[in-house]
Formats: sequence, structure tokens, C-alpha cells
Amino acid sequence: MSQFGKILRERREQKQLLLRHVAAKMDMDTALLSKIERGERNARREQVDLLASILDLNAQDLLTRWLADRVYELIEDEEVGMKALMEAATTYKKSQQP
Amino acid sequence: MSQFGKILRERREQKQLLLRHVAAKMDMDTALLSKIERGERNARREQVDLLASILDLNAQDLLTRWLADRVYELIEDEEVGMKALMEAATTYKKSQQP
DNA sequence: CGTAGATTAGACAAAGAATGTCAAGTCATA
DNA sequence: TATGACTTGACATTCTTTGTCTAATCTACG
Repeated sequence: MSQFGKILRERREQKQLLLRHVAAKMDMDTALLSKIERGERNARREQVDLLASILDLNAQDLLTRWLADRVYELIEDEEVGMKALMEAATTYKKSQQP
Repeated sequence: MSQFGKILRERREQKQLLLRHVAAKMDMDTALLSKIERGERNARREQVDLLASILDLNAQDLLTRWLADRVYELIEDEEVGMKALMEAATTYKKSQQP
């Protein structure tokens, strides 16, 4: 289960909502939402904001988690994953101070 | 120009090879290689190893750069990019010590 | 200048991955 | 066992990526 999905599921249960309730608000099949919660599929970027508002979660934090999961997917099978992360961080920092 | 592409181009020129020489060995169009060098397109994962051997570059280092560029692409437009990197790093570290 | 070779641009095709749905399945529980 | 919640897997659809082709641009040089 992705960490992103885990957040969704925990929060949904906490709020006592059913998959179909949330799925309806998102205009999607419950099957897909189920997959997203279990990390079998990824939500799309736009859906993250929607989810945050439906589940009443901080949108920035949720987005951060979603992004982090996507980054992790990219590197998880690579030996050089950590090094790549560090190099990406360096590039990112440079781009922030123009 | 991507940092990955920059490495390729510098090295190719250093070795005095033409796009068509390298492209031929990679069994691809020169136009595509040109785009890869300029960061307009990404190389595929398998092509990275091939490039390293053709250009006589350290394969691990080149792969690291390629991965770093891909990670960077994912986060570059996001405010929460750095936070996401850090969270991904934490997840990655945990996965390494099971 | 004008040609030749190298590289680039851009439109398009093909292939592959992501996203979504549906129908049938499992699982818990009243 | 019957119902409702969730999951599974096959499939369709859509979007992205990867690649090619042709024509354009650029550079060096006779």
C-alpha cells in the first residue's frame, strides 16, 4: 500500500465514508478508488486536490505525499536511487535561487 | 539542456564522433539522438547503458545522472518539490534496511 | 557566393503506459 | 444465506512516449 493511499484510506474510515461516497464525489468508479487507496493505481495530479477537499485534508501535505510516492516509484529498483535523489535535490535548489 | 544530455554531447565531441556515428550504433535516427542530447527527449533506461559503453563513460554514474534528471522533471514545477524529495528519501532508506 | 555535411525542427506514426469501466468474485456480518 | 462493501481481472479508451521522415538551418570551406 502506498503511503498516499494509506492516508486516504485511514482518513476515509475515520470519517466513516464509504468508497462509493467518495468515488461519487470524484466522479469515478469505486473500483478505481479502491485501487488508488491500495496503491495499485496512481491518482492523477488534479485528483489530489479534490481528494484533499473531500476528505478534509491539508492539500499541500497530501500533494507532497503523492509526489513523494511518485518519486519513490522512479527510484525504488535502482541501486543508485539515493545518489540520484541527492543530485536531483542539488539541481532543484539551484533552480530555486535564480 | 538536461545535465544528462550535456554529458553525452560533451563526451561525444571530445571523442570526435558525429551524431550519425553514435546514432548508428544505437540503431536510432540522428534526429532523436540530437533531441536526447539537448534534453528535448529522454533516453530509455536500456539506452543509458548502451550510451555509456559507446561513449566509454562510467555506466553507474551516467545512470545516476539520467535518473536524477527524471526525478527532477517530476518535481521541478512543484512548490513542495524539496519536501517530496526528502520524504521519498526517507522511504527509500527504510526500504534498504529490511 | 554556393555547396556539402552536420545538426535541428516539426509533423506525423507507432508503440506503450496510464486511466477508467464493467462484471463477477470475495469477505464480513446480520 | 442474503446483503452490502470492497476487490479482482479483463478489457476499452485515452494520453504519452518513442521513433521516423522531410525539410530547414547552420557552418566551414573551395
